[in-house]
Amino acid sequence: MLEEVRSATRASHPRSPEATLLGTRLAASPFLSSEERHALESITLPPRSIAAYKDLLRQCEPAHHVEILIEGWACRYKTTREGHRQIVALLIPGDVANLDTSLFTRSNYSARTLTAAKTISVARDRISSLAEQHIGIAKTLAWLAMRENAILSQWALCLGRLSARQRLAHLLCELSVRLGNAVETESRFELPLTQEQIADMLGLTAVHVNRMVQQLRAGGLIDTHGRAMTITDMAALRRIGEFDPAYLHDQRA
Amino acid sequence: MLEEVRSATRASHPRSPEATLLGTRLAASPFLSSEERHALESITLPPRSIAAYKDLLRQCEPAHHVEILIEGWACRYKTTREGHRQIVALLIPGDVANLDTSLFTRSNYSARTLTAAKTISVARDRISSLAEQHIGIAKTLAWLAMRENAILSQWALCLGRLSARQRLAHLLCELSVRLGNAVETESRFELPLTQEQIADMLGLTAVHVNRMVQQLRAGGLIDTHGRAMTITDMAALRRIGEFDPAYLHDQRA
DNA sequence: CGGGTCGTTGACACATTTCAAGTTTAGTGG
DNA sequence: CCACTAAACTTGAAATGTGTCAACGACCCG
Repeated sequence: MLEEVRSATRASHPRSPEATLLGTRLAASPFLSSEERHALESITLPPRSIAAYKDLLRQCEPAHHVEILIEGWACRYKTTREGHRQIVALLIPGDVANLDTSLFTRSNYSARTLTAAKTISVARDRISSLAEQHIGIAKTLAWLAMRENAILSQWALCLGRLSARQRLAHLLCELSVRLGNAVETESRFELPLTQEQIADMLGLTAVHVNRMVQQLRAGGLIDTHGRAMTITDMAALRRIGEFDPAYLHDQRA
Repeated sequence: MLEEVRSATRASHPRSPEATLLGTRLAASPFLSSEERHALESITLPPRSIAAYKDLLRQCEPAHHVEILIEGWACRYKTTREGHRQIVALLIPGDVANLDTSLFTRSNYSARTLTAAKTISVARDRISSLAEQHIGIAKTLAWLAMRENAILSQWALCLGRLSARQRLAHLLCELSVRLGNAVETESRFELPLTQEQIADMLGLTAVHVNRMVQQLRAGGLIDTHGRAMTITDMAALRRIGEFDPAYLHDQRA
């Protein structure tokens, strides 16, 4: 597969290590000195390509590495005994898949790719001991965890108190911002998710997500062609989803 | 009111500062040296009594203090435009109310007491600069945030994929563990929450919570007399709520 | 060309909400 | 200690949002 070949090439000819973490949430930390940035780069392992629908991490299995997504999409999820899945975090390029395993030995969620993806990783022991020596790194871990907290709190509000239509609108708005789209009346991006995966984020059924997508489409709010998602009336979609980007702590929005 | 008097006394005759943070989640951190513990104690402000249903923190207003609950119950919550409330965290004695404002300037939730309560607090600037000097404190912030994350992820699973009955069972099990009750077949604790507040945690209606409480009662799983909650069949309640205490990272459970 | 995944549609079931009483409980003042 | 009030809990009937089941169509990839 093409992905495999490309990563093999990169592994044998590693780029300047400075570039590896670039564009990553870790690197976006306001708390890192350049020395600390270098320390982090130095313990980062080379990129690894992973096919779609592969587990990065399984609930309750000890995790020895912290994985950072640099290409493709992934998610954290949990399942009920009857096999229903709830996605508890959507991971896009730059996101850290299993931040908490830097301090805890085992996670209480699984993580898997949703598309073909590429990750870099850091050994658990090494980031943990690095956080022991560098204040900025420890503070960065706290900062990342608190942002995830803010997103999870917002999801709780959506899951508990918004209608299916509102939840979908909210998710699309969140994605638009997180993918770095400007806050215009129109926004276009690739949405490589099946309606079933969207359902697993919103706590709904694939069938019902389908109906809601059609409803938004019929209302002239969004437009879809294959994986291409266009938000044609951002203001209205935000109003419906009660979306306020403040919780993302993103300057752009 | 009795509470007021007691706190005034304590404020004018401060106890040994070592005792203030005792029993608090902050103090439970495995990352604090005794020096760091003292540093934290030294910046802790004296206890303050607060009546029930008072806001500790309002969404989007800048927070200058990190508040730690030492008596009574409180919650973090968010509301929709139509006024529906979702509680995103239940705070019991020892919990930190607004951890994230130690690094972010404003929170994206409100916090309020659910009963008469007592808090101690730490100035935002002081804990932030303390985290600048002491690795253990920075690491503790990360550790606390990650535990909150684990709880929120679990709540997302409950809100998205469990039935009303399951969610209630799960909440009662979580409370039993968090309140430090042993894991026996029977557990008894004070539950100073109205059914409406429970509904706001579970993303349900007070009326429906009432029906589910009755259902659990009729099934011989729980027993309530006023504020006294008794779980009479813990094993069965755990099975129903699909409760596994691992996500609480609590040694007792 | 064929097979499987994903999207779409319709009819129906059901969990939960809504609305609108009633009853109990707890708190307060006389 | 009782009377009064408001808040909390309880109950029932009807409305509704979302789930379930089952089928069909479109598209992609080998």
